[in-house]
Amino acid sequence: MARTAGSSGAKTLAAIREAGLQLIYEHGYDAMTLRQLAREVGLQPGSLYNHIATKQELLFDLIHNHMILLMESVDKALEGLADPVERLKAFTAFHLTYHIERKREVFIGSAELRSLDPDNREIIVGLRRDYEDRLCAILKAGATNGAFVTEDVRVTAYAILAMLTGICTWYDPAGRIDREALIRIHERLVLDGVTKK
Amino acid sequence: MARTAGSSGAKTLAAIREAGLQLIYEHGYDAMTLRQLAREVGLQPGSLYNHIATKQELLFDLIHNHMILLMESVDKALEGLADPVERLKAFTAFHLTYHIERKREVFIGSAELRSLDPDNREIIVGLRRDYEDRLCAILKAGATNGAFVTEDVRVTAYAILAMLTGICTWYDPAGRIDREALIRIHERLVLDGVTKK
DNA sequence: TATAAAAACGAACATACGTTCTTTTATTTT
DNA sequence: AAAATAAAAGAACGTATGTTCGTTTTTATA
Repeated sequence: MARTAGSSGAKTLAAIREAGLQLIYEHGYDAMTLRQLAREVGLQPGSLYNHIATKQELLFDLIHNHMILLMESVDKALEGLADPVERLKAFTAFHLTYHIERKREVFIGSAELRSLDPDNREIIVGLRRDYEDRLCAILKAGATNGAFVTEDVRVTAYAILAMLTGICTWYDPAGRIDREALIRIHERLVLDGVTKK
Repeated sequence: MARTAGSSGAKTLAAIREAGLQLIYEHGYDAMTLRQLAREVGLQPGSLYNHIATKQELLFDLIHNHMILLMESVDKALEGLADPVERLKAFTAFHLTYHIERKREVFIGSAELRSLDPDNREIIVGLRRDYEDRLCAILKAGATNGAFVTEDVRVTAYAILAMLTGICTWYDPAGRIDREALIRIHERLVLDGVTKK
């Protein structure tokens, strides 16, 4: 056998990306085998190399695509909003929604940072920094504004991001909590904590 | 050569545990090689098996020890406190302190859950559940008490835990923020959010 | 329609892995 | 002091890994 009928480069690459995403999400980059990946896609291991250069490049590709989309999406979500409180609410809702919808990409983007080659890692870390800066800017504007109190903007931003990102490790869309409730709960926590006012 | 002068089982096992902790923290369980580990300890790979049964058992051992210590410590930290607000403050301070001091154990305890064999994983997941329940109980008492407002106790607990645990991925004890400031900032965030009162 | 390129197979490579086993030396027990 | 045990070395085993290469067949180009 050789080239199979109906095979096309674009379709196969998309299938490799999807299967790679799922396998890395489930087992981790190191634990995922190219033979596993090939089997999932319906190829021989060697045939993967008609579409990817190396295993490492596939990982970087997945994470990089995700980061680019994340940045485009957050900017779109904040567009046109001026008030820091409104912007913080919009950021919270966006972040949660994105992290629920792209659970696997988000998880890999954090957990597999250390599996990236130094050069690749640097690029991703830069993009992550850009994203953090969006939240820092909102908090800073709110502090200037008098709406927020933040002893340290960066620490607060990390704390909020950690809280919002945490959900993607356990949230089950088919579970007890619907998305609206989740957003409501987190908006309240970010703005007012647990204390009754 | 064979048995080296001054070698003792207890000391070598401790060295294996410490090196294993560090290597798994740095590279992950799958990426860590027993040859790497042996080199770090100053042994031949095969000699590791005088002290550990398998690589998997070493991982479980590290995580299990950590979880046992965590449970003992949290109960000690909350001992004698009755008021939910006081208990929540104490929990926050304890959790942060522990996660700063045992950064590596904590990280492995979460990140390498999936590297555990099913039986081992079940044991650890049970202990994690016990820990989460401590926070849930505090939130529930505060809700009954009228001190807290929580639409969903479990979701709120997860959100708080995610926030507090997040710091162990970036906190640098030698950095800009000292431990007291960190605790202060997080206590405020948990209780009151970012809004100025 | 002939030719070039793309996409697959199938076999193989060098290397690295977790683990086992035998042997040797040091320590502990009798 | 002799015997038993513990802790190490060193070699090896079977297996799995990422990747390369030559070949074959299908699709796209001229």
